[in-house]
Amino acid sequence: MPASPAPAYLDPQSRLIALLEQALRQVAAEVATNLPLQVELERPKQASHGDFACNVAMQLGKAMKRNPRELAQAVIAALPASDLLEKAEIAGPGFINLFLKPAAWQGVAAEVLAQADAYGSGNLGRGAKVQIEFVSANPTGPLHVGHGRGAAFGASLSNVLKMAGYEVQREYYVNDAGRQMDILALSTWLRYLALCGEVVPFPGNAYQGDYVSTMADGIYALHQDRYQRPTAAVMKGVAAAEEDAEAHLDALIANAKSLLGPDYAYIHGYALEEQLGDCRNDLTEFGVTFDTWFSEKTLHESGLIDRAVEQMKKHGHLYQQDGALWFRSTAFGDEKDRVVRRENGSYTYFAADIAYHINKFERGFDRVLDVWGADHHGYIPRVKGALTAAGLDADRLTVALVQFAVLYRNGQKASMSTRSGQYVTLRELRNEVGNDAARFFYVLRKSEQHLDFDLDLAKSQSNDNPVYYIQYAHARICSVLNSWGGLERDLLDADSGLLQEPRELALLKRLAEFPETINTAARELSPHVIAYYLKELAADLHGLYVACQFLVADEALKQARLLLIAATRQVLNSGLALLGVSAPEKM
RNA sequence: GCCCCCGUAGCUCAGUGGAUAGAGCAUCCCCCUCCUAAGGGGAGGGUCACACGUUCGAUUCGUGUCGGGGGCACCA
Repeated sequence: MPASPAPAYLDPQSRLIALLEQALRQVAAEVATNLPLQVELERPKQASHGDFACNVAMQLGKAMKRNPRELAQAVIAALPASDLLEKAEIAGPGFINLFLKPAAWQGVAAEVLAQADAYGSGNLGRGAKVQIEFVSANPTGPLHVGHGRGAAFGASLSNVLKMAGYEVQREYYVNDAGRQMDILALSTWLRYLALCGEVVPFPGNAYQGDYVSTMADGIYALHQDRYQRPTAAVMKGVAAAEEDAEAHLDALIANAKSLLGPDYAYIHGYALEEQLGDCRNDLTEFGVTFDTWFSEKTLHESGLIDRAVEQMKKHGHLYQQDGALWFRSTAFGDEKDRVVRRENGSYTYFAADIAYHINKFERGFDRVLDVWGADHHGYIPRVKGALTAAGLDADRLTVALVQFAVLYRNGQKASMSTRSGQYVTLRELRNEVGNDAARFFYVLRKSEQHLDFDLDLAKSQSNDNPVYYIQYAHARICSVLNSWGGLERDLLDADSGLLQEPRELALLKRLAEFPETINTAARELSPHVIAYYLKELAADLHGLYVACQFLVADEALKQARLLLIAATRQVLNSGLALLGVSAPEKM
């Protein structure tokens, strides 16, 4: 059957803007001006200033050299009749304060239920394809709590962008080709050799974590001493670690490669698979998933790096010096030039990253978003410079920086020493505070703000804990709806005109704010906006809960109130889902 | 030295070119005969680090100073 076209629902704010623009055109015609007539509304902090305030008269007053209050009066006089508006008044230096009739808000509850999960979706993105790359930790060991913040931020932001009308692709860049991976392979092999009975010293700057020994155990169990080589050969020509620890490590890696031959790839691959698999499981348990895992190795193997370098060379931005190939990044605002190909002929990480970003652009994304730890901020000018040097529009790349998270326990900073592998892992954090609290606390702060992560608070099952506060609101609604026992869809016909109490109206207004909240979060790349919105929504619900009974004898009023809280449950559910936090029905 | 982030209530943090700057915690007072008190109501608490500038209007923008954190590799 043909779907009858639903009456186009327009939120009160959009309708109001249309009214004001209409009035403004009329006023502008009277004074023969062609000033830009964009109307923006703000929500006043004070209820006595109305539901919305408009400062257009003050802006125009300045440009037209007319008294803002007079202009405001003219705009108000020109406002078309509407069932929306209770009154409009001039205030202060020329604000137009707008007071809406309850009817303007009452419709929102049914709208929420009708749209269900789609409520809040917007068209800010206009279907633009955006790629978001995040986490991208080296697969050389377990993820730590710093990665966790990037993971929670990136995942929540992806959800927000999708809801705001972007086509989102999530990607993890796997650094499977660099020296760090060689060090991991070497570390694993050395532990393995010990299992084979070789007495070989384990360098202090190799990977110390227990997981390395675990991998060695695994390889030994599968292949016994197949990869054993004599200690003397392993140590042959290797200078003492005391002289140059890094050179010591590199010499060991070189020996491992030559002694193992094709078997080196097996050790390397085993370690990579184990660590990447562990990382993937960890993230999946955390509710963080990716569409693509992009291998750095493939950049080398497919010749993409050679091509990228050629591309930059063609544009004349590379030069040879001291046996290395340099990118003149200072021409693009970087503080010094950067090496692209080392004296020994190998490419730097930077070269791979240039190729990677060129590749991202060539894959047809309208916008490319990188989520990096704040310690990488100095890296931005050179990557953008490289893209420009390759003839691409670097403005399509946005880098979102995420600051560090510091754990606190009993009011004390929890130790997070990176040395000797003693850092707190994401998995430990999740086990301690739970996924919900971890996801929520990670995005509770602006990403560019340092995060003090209070473990005791995150764990506490009390009203101090914002996660429980919000989830409790959801559970309370579920409890009421269960007691009622009816079907939610029957509430769509409820008479929302009966919702007149101040707290009911406050909640309705809050529900109406959800779409613009999503827009703001998407525009500002700030999922924390969602977290704050949910706290306020939950507060409105709790306030109403204490103030009035839902399951009242008056059937019509009961239906109306149940409609309101059912809509609230929907928005709580949608909002929590954006943040990757569960919405329990019972607590 | 140069660059980036931050400085808002006792604490942790939101916020904004506008009208009396907010929330939670902590402190004090109050509210369950009732759908979950993991809740609600109220009180106190501020030179929005400081100075100067732009503006009709600055906590917000700009410059400088002072504090806190981070980054400045032929590492990734």
